Amino acid sequence: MADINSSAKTTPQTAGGEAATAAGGAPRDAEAAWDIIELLFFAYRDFVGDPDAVLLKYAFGRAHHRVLHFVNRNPGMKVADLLDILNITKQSLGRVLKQLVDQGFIVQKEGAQDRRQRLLYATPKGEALSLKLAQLQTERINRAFGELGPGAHEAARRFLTAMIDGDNREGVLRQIARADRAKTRG
Amino acid sequence: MADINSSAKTTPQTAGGEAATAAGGAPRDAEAAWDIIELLFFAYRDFVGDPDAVLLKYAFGRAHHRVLHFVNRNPGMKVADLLDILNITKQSLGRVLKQLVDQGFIVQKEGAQDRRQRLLYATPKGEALSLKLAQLQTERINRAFGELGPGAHEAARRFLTAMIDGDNREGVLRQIARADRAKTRG
DNA sequence: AAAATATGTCAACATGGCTGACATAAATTC
DNA sequence: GAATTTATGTCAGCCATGTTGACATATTTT
Repeated sequence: MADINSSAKTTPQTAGGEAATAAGGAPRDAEAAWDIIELLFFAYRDFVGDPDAVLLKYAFGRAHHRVLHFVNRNPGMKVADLLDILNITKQSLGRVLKQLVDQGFIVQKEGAQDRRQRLLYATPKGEALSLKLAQLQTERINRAFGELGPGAHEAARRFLTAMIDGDNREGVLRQIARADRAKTRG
Repeated sequence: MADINSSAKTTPQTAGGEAATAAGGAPRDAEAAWDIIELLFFAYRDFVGDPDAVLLKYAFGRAHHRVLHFVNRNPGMKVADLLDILNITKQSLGRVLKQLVDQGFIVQKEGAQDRRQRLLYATPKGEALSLKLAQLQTERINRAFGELGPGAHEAARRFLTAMIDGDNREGVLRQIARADRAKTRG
């Protein structure tokens, strides 16, 4: 962002500071939380931008990244579960998934109990790429937590969790916890 | 997300788990910050999903939302500034901007000093829509801050700020502060 | 045997990114 | 004052990734 301030000279009138959140607590209800809305926009923009350069070398996009990420984190997950997480149609998923399979980043295995299922697994190659991308993003996260004090990780986790749809939240947390176990051990 | 747990064989325990961040500080460097990466994904997905239903009624998409949002927040901003914020090309911007102008949500006025500029302003109609969308998102944000204790707003602001590219951060903060002044009075 | 489920596929279309080339008017520079 | 640079717009086409709808196949469930 070169310079969003170049037009700054004329516009502002009186100084005003501390408009929305006066002292300690929540903003006045009528007042929109502009700061968080915009910070979230910029933070997320930079956050998802990190892996782009790497993905470019593989001729992959963000769609591939998302698929690879969740498959790697949830070895043996069903296609339907992935669709639910990504909130896209099977046709959209099909395209990128096919490329990831064709190029050896993901394999599909027939389900043991239910042989209709095509369970998804990252190959070593896929796991390596997924990890590489995650660590790029982790660098940014750790840099942030390093700038902030201790407790920042927990605070961020609580904030982000509270931002998730209530009816999703438990499922998401379970999914994260489960994936942690799956990947931490082996 | 219907059910990402259908394939969850065992019972989950507590979320979060001490896996990555032992005690006070930053995670072990080798460990990717999976939890934050995924929470950010889900939180942002739900966050930007809120306005979609409203936008549908106007036959607008997220691109329109972003443009309208920043124009409303920065009355009189230059086209070039908007391009910098959105990180897109003028051709991409042109398409959605034209629709917003044609349908009376944004007006362009010739710059006073520099008559090449087409300064952007939200019309009352545009301001109303922008506010409506922002308040949808604000509901989610305030609900989150309500669930968390006091200080959550400040903690979130600090976390999100720290997640922004270092060379962007000051500009972003200035932009937010300036917009607050411009819109609070106005 | 019939119905439901998990997955895949074909075809068409929409949105919103992109590049490249070029046009216009106004400001700036020589 | 002519030449150049800047701010913006526009045409044309391409690409990635989302959508809907219809249909196919194998397998499980009823």
